Amino acid sequence: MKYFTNACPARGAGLILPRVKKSGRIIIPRKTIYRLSIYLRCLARLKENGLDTVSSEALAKAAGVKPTQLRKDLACFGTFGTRGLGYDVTELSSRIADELGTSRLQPVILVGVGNLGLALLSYRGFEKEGFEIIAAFDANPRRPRNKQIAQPILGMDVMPKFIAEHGVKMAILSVPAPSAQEVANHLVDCGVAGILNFAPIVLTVPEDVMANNVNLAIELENLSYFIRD
Amino acid sequence: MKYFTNACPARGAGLILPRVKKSGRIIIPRKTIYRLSIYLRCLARLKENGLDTVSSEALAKAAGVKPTQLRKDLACFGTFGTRGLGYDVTELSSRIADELGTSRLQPVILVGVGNLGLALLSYRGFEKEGFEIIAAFDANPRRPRNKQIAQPILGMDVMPKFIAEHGVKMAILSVPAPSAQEVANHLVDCGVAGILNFAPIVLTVPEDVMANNVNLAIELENLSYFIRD
DNA sequence: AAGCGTTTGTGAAATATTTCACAATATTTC
DNA sequence: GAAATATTGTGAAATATTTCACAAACGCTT
Repeated sequence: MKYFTNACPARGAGLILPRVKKSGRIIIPRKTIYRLSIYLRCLARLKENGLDTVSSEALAKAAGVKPTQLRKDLACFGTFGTRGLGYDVTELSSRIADELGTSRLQPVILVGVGNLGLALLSYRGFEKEGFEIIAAFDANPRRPRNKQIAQPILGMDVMPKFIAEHGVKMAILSVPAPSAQEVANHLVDCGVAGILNFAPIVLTVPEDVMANNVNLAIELENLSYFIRD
Repeated sequence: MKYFTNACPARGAGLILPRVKKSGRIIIPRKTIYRLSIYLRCLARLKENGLDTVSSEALAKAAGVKPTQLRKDLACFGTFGTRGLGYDVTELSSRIADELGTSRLQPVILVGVGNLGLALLSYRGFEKEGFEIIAAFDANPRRPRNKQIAQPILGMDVMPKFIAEHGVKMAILSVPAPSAQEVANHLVDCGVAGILNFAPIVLTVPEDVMANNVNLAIELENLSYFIRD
Protein backbone atom coordinates (compact mmCIF):
# COMPACT_ATOMS: atom_id res chain seq x y z
CA MET A 1 0.00 0.00 0.00
CA LYS A 2 1.21 3.45 -0.91
CA TYR A 3 1.46 6.14 1.75
CA PHE A 4 1.68 9.90 1.53
CA THR A 5 2.63 12.53 4.03
CA ASN A 6 -0.78 13.93 4.76
CA ALA A 7 -1.46 17.38 3.36
CA CYS A 8 -2.74 18.59 6.73
CA PRO A 9 0.33 18.93 8.97
CA ALA A 10 -1.59 20.11 12.04
CA ARG A 11 -2.63 16.87 13.70
CA GLY A 12 0.00 14.46 14.95
CA ALA A 13 3.18 16.05 13.69
CA GLY A 14 5.05 13.67 11.39
CA LEU A 15 2.28 11.11 11.37
CA ILE A 16 2.03 9.32 8.04
CA LEU A 17 -1.41 8.51 6.72
CA PRO A 18 -2.74 7.23 3.42
CA ARG A 19 -4.32 10.17 1.64
CA VAL A 20 -8.03 9.65 1.17
CA LYS A 21 -11.02 11.51 -0.23
CA LYS A 22 -14.18 12.23 1.64
CA SER A 23 -15.71 9.33 -0.27
CA GLY A 24 -13.19 6.95 1.30
CA ARG A 25 -11.26 6.12 -1.85
CA ILE A 26 -7.52 6.73 -1.77
CA ILE A 27 -6.47 9.70 -3.87
CA ILE A 28 -4.61 8.74 -7.00
CA PRO A 29 -2.48 11.53 -8.49
CA ARG A 30 -3.76 13.04 -11.70
CA LYS A 31 -0.62 12.09 -13.61
CA THR A 32 -1.09 8.50 -12.56
CA ILE A 33 -4.66 8.54 -13.87
CA TYR A 34 -3.40 9.74 -17.24
CA ARG A 35 -0.88 6.95 -17.35
CA LEU A 36 -3.48 4.36 -16.36
CA SER A 37 -5.43 5.38 -19.45
CA ILE A 38 -2.33 4.83 -21.53
CA TYR A 39 -1.63 1.44 -19.97
CA LEU A 40 -5.19 0.43 -20.73
CA ARG A 41 -4.73 1.18 -24.43
CA CYS A 42 -1.40 -0.62 -24.57
CA LEU A 43 -2.94 -3.65 -22.92
CA ALA A 44 -5.73 -3.66 -25.49
CA ARG A 45 -3.17 -3.81 -28.27
CA LEU A 46 -1.25 -6.58 -26.53
CA LYS A 47 -4.45 -8.57 -26.20
CA GLU A 48 -5.17 -8.13 -29.91
CA ASN A 49 -1.75 -9.57 -30.57
CA GLY A 50 -2.68 -12.63 -28.56
CA LEU A 51 -0.50 -12.05 -25.51
CA ASP A 52 -1.78 -13.48 -22.22
CA THR A 53 0.77 -12.08 -19.80
CA VAL A 54 3.10 -9.11 -19.82
CA SER A 55 5.94 -7.96 -17.58
CA SER A 56 6.13 -4.49 -16.13
CA GLU A 57 9.20 -3.96 -18.27
CA ALA A 58 7.43 -4.77 -21.55
CA LEU A 59 4.27 -2.84 -20.72
CA ALA A 60 6.24 0.15 -19.50
CA LYS A 61 8.23 0.20 -22.71
CA ALA A 62 5.04 0.14 -24.75
CA ALA A 63 3.65 3.00 -22.70
CA GLY A 64 6.84 5.03 -22.79
CA VAL A 65 7.55 5.02 -19.05
CA LYS A 66 9.95 3.29 -16.65
CA PRO A 67 9.01 -0.11 -15.22
CA THR A 68 9.21 1.12 -11.64
CA GLN A 69 6.82 3.90 -12.41
CA LEU A 70 4.33 1.50 -13.87
CA ARG A 71 4.51 -0.69 -10.78
CA LYS A 72 4.17 2.30 -8.44
CA ASP A 73 1.15 3.46 -10.41
CA LEU A 74 -0.53 0.10 -10.06
CA ALA A 75 0.36 -0.06 -6.38
CA CYS A 76 -1.99 2.88 -5.83
CA PHE A 77 -5.02 0.61 -6.01
CA GLY A 78 -3.91 -2.98 -5.54
CA THR A 79 -1.46 -5.74 -6.40
CA PHE A 80 -2.30 -7.81 -9.43
CA GLY A 81 0.97 -9.26 -10.64
CA THR A 82 2.59 -12.65 -10.28
CA ARG A 83 6.23 -12.47 -9.26
CA GLY A 84 8.51 -14.14 -11.71
CA LEU A 85 5.86 -14.05 -14.40
CA GLY A 86 4.23 -10.64 -14.79
CA TYR A 87 0.63 -9.50 -15.21
CA ASP A 88 -2.33 -11.25 -16.74
CA VAL A 89 -3.30 -8.96 -19.61
CA THR A 90 -7.05 -9.48 -19.35
CA GLU A 91 -7.19 -9.17 -15.59
CA LEU A 92 -5.02 -6.09 -15.44
CA SER A 93 -7.12 -4.46 -18.16
CA SER A 94 -10.34 -4.96 -16.28
CA ARG A 95 -8.84 -3.85 -12.97
CA ILE A 96 -7.62 -0.60 -14.50
CA ALA A 97 -10.94 -0.11 -16.30
CA ASP A 98 -12.74 -0.62 -12.99
CA GLU A 99 -10.54 1.90 -11.28
CA LEU A 100 -11.01 4.48 -14.03
CA GLY A 101 -14.73 3.80 -14.03
CA THR A 102 -14.74 3.36 -17.79
CA SER A 103 -16.70 0.18 -17.57
CA ARG A 104 -20.06 1.85 -18.14
CA LEU A 105 -20.84 4.07 -21.14
CA GLN A 106 -20.78 7.79 -20.38
CA PRO A 107 -23.09 10.17 -22.25
CA VAL A 108 -21.39 13.38 -23.35
CA ILE A 109 -22.75 16.50 -25.03
CA LEU A 110 -20.89 18.92 -27.26
CA VAL A 111 -21.51 22.65 -27.23
CA GLY A 112 -20.41 24.81 -30.15
CA VAL A 113 -20.83 23.35 -33.63
CA GLY A 114 -18.15 25.25 -35.52
CA ASN A 115 -15.30 23.77 -37.52
CA LEU A 116 -13.74 21.97 -34.63
CA GLY A 117 -16.99 20.95 -33.02
CA LEU A 118 -18.21 19.43 -36.24
CA ALA A 119 -15.02 17.42 -36.62
CA LEU A 120 -15.31 16.12 -33.09
CA LEU A 121 -18.92 15.11 -33.75
CA SER A 122 -17.95 13.00 -36.72
CA TYR A 123 -14.89 11.60 -34.95
CA ARG A 124 -15.58 7.93 -34.37
CA GLY A 125 -12.81 7.41 -31.84
CA PHE A 126 -14.76 7.99 -28.64
CA GLU A 127 -17.30 5.20 -28.69
CA LYS A 128 -14.92 2.32 -28.47
CA GLU A 129 -13.36 4.04 -25.44
CA GLY A 130 -16.63 4.19 -23.54
CA PHE A 131 -17.90 7.64 -24.43
CA GLU A 132 -20.71 8.70 -26.71
CA ILE A 133 -21.52 12.22 -27.85
CA ILE A 134 -25.29 11.98 -27.73
CA ALA A 135 -26.17 15.50 -28.83
CA ALA A 136 -24.72 18.84 -29.88
CA PHE A 137 -25.88 22.34 -29.02
CA ASP A 138 -25.32 25.65 -30.72
CA ALA A 139 -26.76 29.14 -30.50
CA ASN A 140 -27.50 28.81 -34.21
CA PRO A 141 -28.40 25.13 -34.71
CA ARG A 142 -28.15 24.59 -38.45
CA ARG A 143 -27.62 21.09 -39.72
CA PRO A 144 -24.58 21.17 -42.02
CA ARG A 145 -25.03 19.99 -45.60
CA ASN A 146 -23.09 17.08 -46.99
CA LYS A 147 -22.24 15.73 -43.58
CA GLN A 148 -23.26 12.49 -42.02
CA ILE A 149 -23.83 13.52 -38.43
CA ALA A 150 -25.67 10.97 -36.34
CA GLN A 151 -26.37 13.27 -33.40
CA PRO A 152 -29.12 15.88 -33.16
CA ILE A 153 -28.02 19.51 -33.22
CA LEU A 154 -30.19 21.48 -30.82
CA GLY A 155 -30.64 25.05 -29.66
CA MET A 156 -29.21 26.31 -26.39
CA ASP A 157 -32.69 26.83 -24.99
CA VAL A 158 -33.42 23.10 -24.71
CA MET A 159 -30.06 22.26 -23.15
CA PRO A 160 -31.10 22.33 -19.46
CA LYS A 161 -33.99 19.96 -20.08
CA PHE A 162 -31.83 17.62 -22.15
CA ILE A 163 -29.04 17.47 -19.57
CA ALA A 164 -31.46 16.72 -16.77
CA GLU A 165 -33.34 14.04 -18.72
CA HIS A 166 -30.25 12.19 -19.92
CA GLY A 167 -28.19 12.53 -16.77
CA VAL A 168 -25.35 14.18 -18.66
CA LYS A 169 -22.29 14.80 -16.49
CA MET A 170 -19.67 15.75 -19.09
CA ALA A 171 -19.51 18.27 -21.89
CA ILE A 172 -17.11 19.17 -24.67
CA LEU A 173 -16.87 22.93 -25.07
CA SER A 174 -15.88 24.11 -28.54
CA VAL A 175 -17.43 27.57 -28.72
CA PRO A 176 -15.43 30.72 -29.57
CA ALA A 177 -13.33 32.15 -26.75
CA PRO A 178 -15.51 35.21 -26.01
CA SER A 179 -18.56 33.13 -25.08
CA ALA A 180 -16.76 30.19 -23.49
CA GLN A 181 -16.96 31.35 -19.88
CA GLU A 182 -20.64 32.23 -20.18
CA VAL A 183 -21.51 28.86 -21.70
CA ALA A 184 -19.41 27.08 -19.07
CA ASN A 185 -21.36 28.82 -16.32
CA HIS A 186 -24.55 27.71 -17.99
CA LEU A 187 -23.34 24.11 -18.14
CA VAL A 188 -22.37 24.16 -14.49
CA ASP A 189 -25.79 25.51 -13.55
CA CYS A 190 -27.33 22.60 -15.43
CA GLY A 191 -25.36 20.13 -13.34
CA VAL A 192 -22.44 19.27 -15.64
CA ALA A 193 -19.44 18.29 -13.51
CA GLY A 194 -16.71 17.87 -16.12
CA ILE A 195 -15.85 20.13 -19.06
CA LEU A 196 -13.34 19.41 -21.79
CA ASN A 197 -12.53 22.92 -22.96
CA PHE A 198 -11.14 23.66 -26.42
CA ALA A 199 -11.60 27.43 -26.20
CA PRO A 200 -8.28 29.24 -25.75
CA ILE A 201 -9.10 30.84 -22.42
CA VAL A 202 -8.76 29.89 -18.77
CA LEU A 203 -12.16 28.83 -17.47
CA THR A 204 -13.21 29.69 -13.94
CA VAL A 205 -15.35 26.95 -12.45
CA PRO A 206 -16.48 25.96 -8.93
CA GLU A 207 -14.22 23.65 -6.98
CA ASP A 208 -16.43 20.61 -7.45
CA VAL A 209 -16.39 21.00 -11.22
CA MET A 210 -13.42 19.87 -13.27
CA ALA A 211 -12.30 21.62 -16.43
CA ASN A 212 -9.57 20.09 -18.61
CA ASN A 213 -8.09 22.28 -21.28
CA VAL A 214 -6.95 21.31 -24.75
CA ASN A 215 -5.24 24.25 -26.38
CA LEU A 216 -3.70 23.44 -29.72
CA ALA A 217 -1.80 26.69 -30.10
CA ILE A 218 -0.15 26.18 -26.74
CA GLU A 219 0.86 22.64 -27.66
CA LEU A 220 2.50 23.94 -30.82
CA GLU A 221 4.21 26.73 -28.91
CA ASN A 222 5.53 24.19 -26.46
CA LEU A 223 6.96 22.05 -29.24
CA SER A 224 8.53 25.02 -30.90
CA TYR A 225 10.32 25.94 -27.69
CA PHE A 226 11.84 22.56 -27.08
CA ILE A 227 12.99 21.83 -30.62
CA ARG A 228 15.22 24.88 -31.04
CA ASP A 229 18.62 24.01 -29.66
CA MET B 1 18.45 33.91 -10.43
CA LYS B 2 16.94 30.49 -9.86
CA TYR B 3 19.11 27.55 -8.94
CA PHE B 4 18.54 23.82 -9.19
CA THR B 5 20.35 20.89 -7.70
CA ASN B 6 22.12 19.64 -10.79
CA ALA B 7 20.73 16.45 -12.26
CA CYS B 8 24.23 14.98 -12.56
CA PRO B 9 25.36 14.14 -9.03
CA ALA B 10 28.76 12.74 -10.07
CA ARG B 11 30.92 15.85 -10.14
CA GLY B 12 31.41 17.82 -6.95
CA ALA B 13 29.02 16.09 -4.57
CA GLY B 14 26.46 18.52 -3.23
CA LEU B 15 27.55 21.35 -5.48
CA ILE B 16 24.64 23.54 -6.55
CA LEU B 17 24.66 24.80 -10.12
CA PRO B 18 22.13 26.45 -12.40
CA ARG B 19 20.86 23.78 -14.74
CA VAL B 20 21.84 24.52 -18.31
CA LYS B 21 21.54 22.96 -21.73
CA LYS B 22 24.42 22.25 -24.05
CA SER B 23 23.43 25.40 -25.92
CA GLY B 24 24.09 27.48 -22.81
CA ARG B 25 20.50 28.48 -22.08
CA ILE B 26 19.16 27.65 -18.65
CA ILE B 27 16.65 24.82 -18.69
CA ILE B 28 13.13 25.94 -18.03
CA PRO B 29 10.81 23.18 -16.82
CA ARG B 30 8.22 22.04 -19.30
CA LYS B 31 5.36 22.96 -16.99
CA THR B 32 6.72 26.47 -16.76
CA ILE B 33 6.80 26.74 -20.54
CA TYR B 34 3.14 25.78 -20.69
CA ARG B 35 2.29 28.42 -18.15
CA LEU B 36 4.32 31.05 -19.99
CA SER B 37 2.10 30.42 -23.00
CA ILE B 38 -0.93 30.97 -20.82
CA TYR B 39 0.47 34.17 -19.33
CA LEU B 40 1.13 35.43 -22.83
CA ARG B 41 -2.51 34.97 -23.80
CA CYS B 42 -3.75 36.60 -20.60
CA LEU B 43 -1.47 39.55 -21.19
CA ALA B 44 -2.84 39.93 -24.71
CA ARG B 45 -6.35 40.20 -23.31
CA LEU B 46 -5.26 42.69 -20.68
CA LYS B 47 -3.65 44.81 -23.35
CA GLU B 48 -6.85 44.73 -25.40
CA ASN B 49 -8.64 46.04 -22.35
CA GLY B 50 -6.24 48.95 -22.24
CA LEU B 51 -4.23 47.99 -19.15
CA ASP B 52 -0.63 49.22 -19.02
CA THR B 53 0.60 47.47 -15.91
CA VAL B 54 -0.46 44.39 -14.01
CA SER B 55 0.51 42.90 -10.66
CA SER B 56 1.56 39.30 -10.25
CA GLU B 57 -1.57 38.80 -8.21
CA ALA B 58 -3.91 39.99 -10.97
CA LEU B 59 -2.12 38.17 -13.77
CA ALA B 60 -1.89 34.98 -11.74
CA LYS B 61 -5.59 35.10 -11.07
CA ALA B 62 -6.33 35.52 -14.76
CA ALA B 63 -4.10 32.56 -15.55
CA GLY B 64 -5.48 30.37 -12.77
CA VAL B 65 -2.26 30.04 -10.77
CA LYS B 66 -0.82 31.41 -7.53
CA PRO B 67 1.07 34.72 -7.60
CA THR B 68 4.25 33.15 -6.23
CA GLN B 69 4.23 30.58 -8.95
CA LEU B 70 3.96 33.24 -11.60
CA ARG B 71 6.89 35.12 -10.11
CA LYS B 72 8.99 31.97 -9.85
CA ASP B 73 8.19 31.16 -13.47
CA LEU B 74 9.35 34.57 -14.62
CA ALA B 75 12.44 34.35 -12.46
CA CYS B 76 13.65 31.51 -14.69
CA PHE B 77 14.71 33.93 -17.37
CA GLY B 78 14.97 37.40 -15.90
CA THR B 79 13.47 40.09 -13.71
CA PHE B 80 11.07 42.47 -15.40
CA GLY B 81 8.85 43.83 -12.67
CA THR B 82 8.83 47.08 -10.77
CA ARG B 83 8.44 46.62 -7.04
CA GLY B 84 5.44 48.35 -5.62
CA LEU B 85 3.89 48.65 -9.07
CA GLY B 86 3.91 45.40 -11.02
CA TYR B 87 4.76 44.50 -14.60
CA ASP B 88 4.51 46.53 -17.77
CA VAL B 89 2.06 44.58 -19.88
CA THR B 90 3.69 45.28 -23.23
CA GLU B 91 7.22 44.65 -22.03
CA LEU B 92 6.39 41.43 -20.22
CA SER B 93 4.53 40.18 -23.30
CA SER B 94 7.48 40.69 -25.57
CA ARG B 95 9.93 39.22 -23.07
CA ILE B 96 7.87 36.03 -22.77
CA ALA B 97 7.38 35.89 -26.53
CA ASP B 98 11.15 36.22 -26.99
CA GLU B 99 11.78 33.44 -24.52
CA LEU B 100 9.25 31.14 -26.17
CA GLY B 101 10.60 32.03 -29.59
CA THR B 102 7.13 32.87 -30.84
CA SER B 103 8.29 36.13 -32.34
CA ARG B 104 8.84 34.72 -35.83
CA LEU B 105 6.21 32.79 -37.79
CA GLN B 106 6.71 29.03 -37.80
CA PRO B 107 5.71 26.95 -40.83
CA VAL B 108 3.88 23.75 -39.92
CA ILE B 109 2.63 20.87 -42.05
CA LEU B 110 -0.27 18.55 -41.36
CA VAL B 111 -0.24 14.87 -42.24
CA GLY B 112 -3.48 12.92 -42.46
CA VAL B 113 -6.48 14.70 -43.97
CA GLY B 114 -9.32 12.81 -42.32
CA ASN B 115 -12.15 14.30 -40.28
CA LEU B 116 -9.93 15.74 -37.62
CA GLY B 117 -7.16 16.81 -39.99
CA LEU B 118 -9.62 18.67 -42.14
CA ALA B 119 -11.02 20.51 -39.15
CA LEU B 120 -7.55 21.53 -38.03
CA LEU B 121 -6.79 22.79 -41.55
CA SER B 122 -9.77 25.08 -41.52
CA TYR B 123 -9.18 26.15 -37.93
CA ARG B 124 -8.16 29.78 -38.05
CA GLY B 125 -6.80 29.92 -34.53
CA PHE B 126 -3.14 29.20 -35.20
CA GLU B 127 -2.07 32.12 -37.34
CA LYS B 128 -2.56 34.81 -34.78
CA GLU B 129 -0.46 32.71 -32.41
CA GLY B 130 2.50 32.60 -34.74
CA PHE B 131 1.93 29.34 -36.57
CA GLU B 132 0.77 28.65 -40.09
CA ILE B 133 -0.19 25.32 -41.58
CA ILE B 134 1.32 25.76 -45.02
CA ALA B 135 0.41 22.39 -46.54
CA ALA B 136 -1.30 19.08 -45.84
CA PHE B 137 -0.27 15.60 -46.92
CA ASP B 138 -2.26 12.42 -47.30
CA ALA B 139 -1.74 9.02 -48.86
CA ASN B 140 -4.90 9.71 -50.85
CA PRO B 141 -4.81 13.48 -51.53
CA ARG B 142 -8.34 14.32 -52.61
CA ARG B 143 -9.53 17.86 -52.28
CA PRO B 144 -12.76 17.82 -50.29
CA ARG B 145 -15.87 19.33 -51.85
CA ASN B 146 -17.70 22.23 -50.28
CA LYS B 147 -14.76 23.24 -48.18
CA GLN B 148 -12.71 26.39 -48.30
CA ILE B 149 -9.23 25.08 -47.66
CA ALA B 150 -6.47 27.53 -48.40
CA GLN B 151 -3.61 25.03 -48.19
CA PRO B 152 -2.54 22.57 -50.88
CA ILE B 153 -3.23 18.90 -50.17
CA LEU B 154 -0.33 16.87 -51.49
CA GLY B 155 0.70 13.23 -51.79
CA MET B 156 3.13 11.62 -49.38
CA ASP B 157 5.70 11.17 -52.15
CA VAL B 158 6.45 14.90 -52.42
CA MET B 159 6.70 15.40 -48.65
CA PRO B 160 10.51 15.07 -48.30
CA LYS B 161 11.14 17.65 -50.99
CA PHE B 162 8.57 20.04 -49.53
CA ILE B 163 9.96 19.79 -46.00
CA ALA B 164 13.49 20.44 -47.17
CA GLU B 165 12.54 23.37 -49.40
CA HIS B 166 10.40 25.15 -46.82
CA GLY B 167 12.54 24.43 -43.77
CA VAL B 168 9.64 22.78 -41.96
CA LYS B 169 10.48 21.79 -38.39
CA MET B 170 7.05 20.93 -36.98
CA ALA B 171 4.24 18.63 -38.06
CA ILE B 172 0.73 17.86 -36.92
CA LEU B 173 0.04 14.13 -37.16
CA SER B 174 -3.61 13.21 -37.61
CA VAL B 175 -3.41 9.88 -39.40
CA PRO B 176 -5.13 6.70 -38.14
CA ALA B 177 -3.37 4.91 -35.30
CA PRO B 178 -2.06 1.94 -37.29
CA SER B 179 0.05 4.10 -39.62
CA ALA B 180 1.04 6.79 -37.13
CA GLN B 181 4.40 5.32 -36.10
CA GLU B 182 5.42 4.69 -39.69
CA VAL B 183 4.53 8.22 -40.76
CA ALA B 184 6.30 9.63 -37.71
CA ASN B 185 9.47 7.77 -38.68
CA HIS B 186 9.16 9.21 -42.15
CA LEU B 187 8.78 12.73 -40.77
CA VAL B 188 11.82 12.32 -38.55
CA ASP B 189 13.87 11.09 -41.50
CA CYS B 190 12.86 14.23 -43.37
CA GLY B 191 14.21 16.40 -40.55
CA VAL B 192 11.07 17.28 -38.60
CA ALA B 193 11.99 17.91 -34.96
CA GLY B 194 8.59 18.38 -33.33
CA ILE B 195 5.42 16.36 -33.80
CA LEU B 196 2.00 17.15 -32.40
CA ASN B 197 0.40 13.72 -32.36
CA PHE B 198 -3.37 13.19 -32.41
CA ALA B 199 -3.21 9.46 -33.08
CA PRO B 200 -4.13 7.42 -30.00
CA ILE B 201 -0.83 5.59 -29.67
CA VAL B 202 2.49 6.20 -27.95
CA LEU B 203 5.01 7.33 -30.55
CA THR B 204 8.62 6.23 -30.33
CA VAL B 205 10.96 8.96 -31.54
CA PRO B 206 14.70 9.71 -31.22
CA GLU B 207 15.81 11.70 -28.21
CA ASP B 208 16.39 14.88 -30.18
CA VAL B 209 12.83 14.83 -31.53
CA MET B 210 9.90 15.95 -29.43
CA ALA B 211 6.45 14.44 -29.68
CA ASN B 212 3.51 15.97 -27.80
CA ASN B 213 0.35 13.95 -27.58
CA VAL B 214 -3.22 15.13 -27.71
CA ASN B 215 -5.53 12.24 -26.95
CA LEU B 216 -9.14 13.25 -26.66
CA ALA B 217 -10.39 9.92 -25.32
CA ILE B 218 -7.83 10.05 -22.53
CA GLU B 219 -8.87 13.58 -21.62
CA LEU B 220 -12.48 12.46 -21.35
CA GLU B 221 -11.49 9.43 -19.32
CA ASN B 222 -9.55 11.67 -16.98
CA LEU B 223 -12.53 13.95 -16.49
CA SER B 224 -14.82 11.04 -15.88
CA TYR B 225 -12.54 9.73 -13.14
CA PHE B 226 -12.35 12.96 -11.21
CA ILE B 227 -16.00 13.92 -11.37
CA ARG B 228 -17.37 10.79 -9.70
CA ASP B 229 -17.25 11.33 -5.97
C1' DA C 1 12.95 64.01 1.35
C1' DA C 2 11.17 60.95 4.71
C1' DG C 3 7.59 57.79 5.68
C1' DC C 4 4.04 54.64 4.14
C1' DG C 5 1.86 51.22 1.55
C1' DT C 6 2.63 47.98 -2.20
C1' DT C 7 4.65 44.50 -4.80
C1' DT C 8 8.58 42.12 -6.52
C1' DG C 9 12.33 38.59 -6.16
C1' DT C 10 14.14 34.72 -3.80
C1' DG C 11 16.18 31.50 -0.21
C1' DA C 12 14.22 28.10 2.41
C1' DA C 13 10.53 24.93 3.59
C1' DA C 14 6.96 22.03 2.20
C1' DT C 15 5.02 19.00 -0.86
C1' DA C 16 4.85 15.87 -4.79
C1' DT C 17 6.76 12.66 -7.96
C1' DT C 18 10.12 9.60 -9.73
C1' DT C 19 13.71 6.40 -9.28
C1' DC C 20 16.57 3.18 -6.79
C1' DA C 21 17.61 -0.98 -4.47
C1' DC C 22 16.43 -5.08 -2.82
C1' DA C 23 13.63 -8.47 -0.23
C1' DA C 24 9.87 -11.46 -1.31
C1' DT C 25 7.91 -14.83 -4.08
C1' DA C 26 6.69 -16.98 -8.03
C1' DT C 27 8.10 -20.02 -12.22
C1' DT C 28 11.31 -22.96 -14.62
C1' DT C 29 15.02 -26.17 -15.02
C1' DC C 30 17.66 -29.97 -13.93
C1' DG D 1 12.54 -30.90 -4.93
C1' DA D 2 16.35 -27.82 -4.71
C1' DA D 3 18.73 -24.36 -7.23
C1' DA D 4 18.60 -20.95 -10.69
C1' DT D 5 16.11 -17.37 -12.81
C1' DA D 6 12.69 -13.92 -13.31
C1' DT D 7 9.79 -10.35 -11.82
C1' DT D 8 6.83 -8.04 -8.52
C1' DG D 9 5.99 -4.86 -4.57
C1' DT D 10 7.74 -1.29 -1.71
C1' DG D 11 10.50 1.53 1.79
C1' DA D 12 13.81 4.82 1.21
C1' DA D 13 16.45 8.10 -1.51
C1' DA D 14 16.63 11.30 -5.07
C1' DT D 15 14.68 14.67 -7.72
C1' DA D 16 11.28 18.11 -9.03
C1' DT D 17 7.84 21.48 -8.14
C1' DT D 18 5.13 24.50 -5.39
C1' DT D 19 4.43 27.45 -1.64
C1' DC D 20 5.89 30.31 2.18
C1' DA D 21 7.87 34.19 4.31
C1' DC D 22 10.13 38.17 4.22
C1' DA D 23 13.77 41.49 2.82
C1' DA D 24 14.50 44.75 -0.84
C1' DA D 25 12.93 48.20 -3.84
C1' DC D 26 9.80 51.20 -5.90
C1' DG D 27 6.01 54.90 -6.22
C1' DC D 28 3.16 58.02 -3.91
C1' DT D 29 1.89 61.31 -0.48
C1' DT D 30 2.74 64.86 2.43
